[in-house]
Amino acid sequence: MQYWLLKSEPDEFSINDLAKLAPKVEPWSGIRNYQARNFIRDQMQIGDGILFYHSSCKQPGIVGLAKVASTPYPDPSQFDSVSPYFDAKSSIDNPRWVLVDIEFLEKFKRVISLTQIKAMPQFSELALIKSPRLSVQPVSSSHWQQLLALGR
DNA sequence: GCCAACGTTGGC
DNA sequence: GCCAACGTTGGC
Repeated sequence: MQYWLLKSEPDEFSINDLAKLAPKVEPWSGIRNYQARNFIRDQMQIGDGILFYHSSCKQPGIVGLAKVASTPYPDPSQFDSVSPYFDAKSSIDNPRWVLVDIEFLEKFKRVISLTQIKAMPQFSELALIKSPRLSVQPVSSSHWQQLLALGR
């Protein structure tokens, strides 16, 4: 069991969109970064915890929880020539990009803002701070527990 | 395999 | 909308 942080732009897909779907799952489509892809492909397992992060918005921060709801499988959008996520160099036989389904768990009572996280020295090693552009990040169980306590 | 050019992310 | 950081591409 591992923990992750996934970023989403709320204008595109927010925690409320995920909540509305529940108990249906959302295929986490569109990851086009190798480091992020490798985490999904090599390490994600059903039941893993996910911190849901809102980026590129008024109040960037962690807004709730989800969980990994499938094993990794090829992202269909890479084969769709009209999709913005189309990848001509990928093929059905040798797909380049994978995704997992994610399932809503809860919305935090309060948003854990990026400002707040940055102000707390215990989070200086969090990938969100150290690798701010990575859209799929591992989170240690210690950080996970601390962040849960802050959000609930 | 280096590295310049280019594209993208995302906070501010 | 700006721009810093950084990932990717492609020529050599």
